[in-house]
Amino acid sequence: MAANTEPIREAEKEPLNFIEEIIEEDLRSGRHTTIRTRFPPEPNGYLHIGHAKSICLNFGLARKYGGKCNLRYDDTNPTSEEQEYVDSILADIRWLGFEPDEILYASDYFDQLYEWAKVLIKKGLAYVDFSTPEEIAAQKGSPTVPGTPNKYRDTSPEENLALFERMKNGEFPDGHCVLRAKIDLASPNMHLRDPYMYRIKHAYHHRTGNKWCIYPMYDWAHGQCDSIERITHSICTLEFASHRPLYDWFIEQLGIFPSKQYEFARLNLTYTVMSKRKLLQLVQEGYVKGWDDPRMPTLSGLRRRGYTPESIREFAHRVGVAKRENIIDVSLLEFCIREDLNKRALRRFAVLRPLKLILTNYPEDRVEWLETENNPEDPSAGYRTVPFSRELYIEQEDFMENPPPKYFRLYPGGMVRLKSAYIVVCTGVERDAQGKITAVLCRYIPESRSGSDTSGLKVKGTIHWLSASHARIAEVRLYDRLFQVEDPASEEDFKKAINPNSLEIIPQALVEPALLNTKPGEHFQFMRLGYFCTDPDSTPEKPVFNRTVTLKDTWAKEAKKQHN
RNA sequence: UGGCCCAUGGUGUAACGGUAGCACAGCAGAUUUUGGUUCUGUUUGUCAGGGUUCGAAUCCUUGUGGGCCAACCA
Repeated sequence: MAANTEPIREAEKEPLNFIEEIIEEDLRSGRHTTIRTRFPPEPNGYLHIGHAKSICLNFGLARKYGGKCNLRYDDTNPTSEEQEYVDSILADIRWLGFEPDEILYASDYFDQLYEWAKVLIKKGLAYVDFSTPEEIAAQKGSPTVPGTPNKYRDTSPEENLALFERMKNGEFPDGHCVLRAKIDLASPNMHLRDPYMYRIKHAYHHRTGNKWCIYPMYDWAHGQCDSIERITHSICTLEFASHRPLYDWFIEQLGIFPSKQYEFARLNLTYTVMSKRKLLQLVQEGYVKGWDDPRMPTLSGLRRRGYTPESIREFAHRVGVAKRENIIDVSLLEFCIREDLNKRALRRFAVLRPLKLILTNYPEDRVEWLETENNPEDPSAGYRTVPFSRELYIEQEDFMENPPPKYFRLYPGGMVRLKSAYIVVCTGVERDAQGKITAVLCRYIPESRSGSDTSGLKVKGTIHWLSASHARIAEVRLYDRLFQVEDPASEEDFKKAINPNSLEIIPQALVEPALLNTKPGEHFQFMRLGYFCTDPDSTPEKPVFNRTVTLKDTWAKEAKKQHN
């Protein structure tokens, strides 16, 4: 019976976002039998997490509905676009986990666009205007006062055709004239007040070289490019909503495939700037070390920081798609990377700020290799051994001479478990002439060894450690948010909101031997400290690790509460 | 003061005229050889007024608040 074929978990289906609803309706009604989307970056900067939202949306939709998604570089402005960006964009898309069905360029369609411009001219719907930009702006009026036509608006199609050809042939200098669509100078939508179609730029284009000296404007190019590729759902951000009537107008006048534009709200993140202009400023003015600085929200920065493609896709999914302006709490991004790395990252011992710990009752020359799990969340990750000896290093913050309430690490008279090793009791400290503590003295409980503990002792705390003679030096880079305010973009000067302590370099952190020969991009959890990944600067002689994100730290919260 | 878009806990996002749900964040507890993980519980919300309706977050209307639009940028 039909009833038996009903999906059992129908009720648990994920809700659709508004674009998916439109698509499903289009598919249901037969308006489309398959969908096609595109991701259209301008190659004038590096991709950032905001683009990732768009990439995941466009490619994800194609994947979900069995359609196709192209990468189309929007390269209509040769003066701001570069090959470096073209390359990084593709690399980032692939790293994120998507492969374009086709890799295309708006410049692939320059010839077609030129022919179509002539079609509009012949229909009396476009004209060459020799006014200055200032004159044109003035003639456009304002949102409340209609524009006024100038004499060029009445030039005949024949004359316009000839003029336009001369434009194309390079007979005029840059900015001498412009091709405009003839639409409606009184429209309440400013984009319809005879928008520019072509401008003159005697500039070398990264793909077409010196073939053209006229280049199409965004509005004149985008919709037709979509149409040529038979894009069914052209998804863009909110600020383009008022361009949509123009998008539709060009397509209708040309009588070509009716791609439709839909707008969604771009991603904003707390404590982050997302505009390419601002990011470029951070790079050019040296506030960060480059586009891939781990503090940058660029995909290359996040990658170097240790974010995984999976975590970013999950994040893009969780933030949702809607038309409401939003600002997402970075803690959601951090949640996503912790969630991913918790399952996959191998655990390792590292001590960032070492404090010597001496086991006064442990033999001087003895070394034990103790077994410890690589990842308690993943039994298949197996075990490794770590060396244990009389002199160890622990984290400075794991010892306090006068501990506050609820501190259950080490303190004089206190007892703690050394992870995967023994329980130790603190018997005192060693000091230098200035009275500064140089070492913590402990007795270890021989029968408390992990795996064969017969001591019957219970301890509240477990801390990580390193055998002093086996520990190796590594550089560790601790990153913090780049901005001190939630919404730096709304500041008068966003650069004044930069966090002066966004990077702390620890040149001589200590790590266990297993951390010596790792590959750039490998992820680890430094036990009790956070997730780290090997930086490209790393060498076997001097390993370098970036902190991706700390572990959740409820003790830090508690300590802060006590402090206040 | 022209046009367009938007308004649900702290932040996002569902509910398609019929019990306002989920996630993150927060808080409390349990478990834990990572103060991690996991698990449990929990605080907090429909911008305002009017209307339609047996019933409105949802429809209509008027406000209010926010965003976008007058680059030879995209």
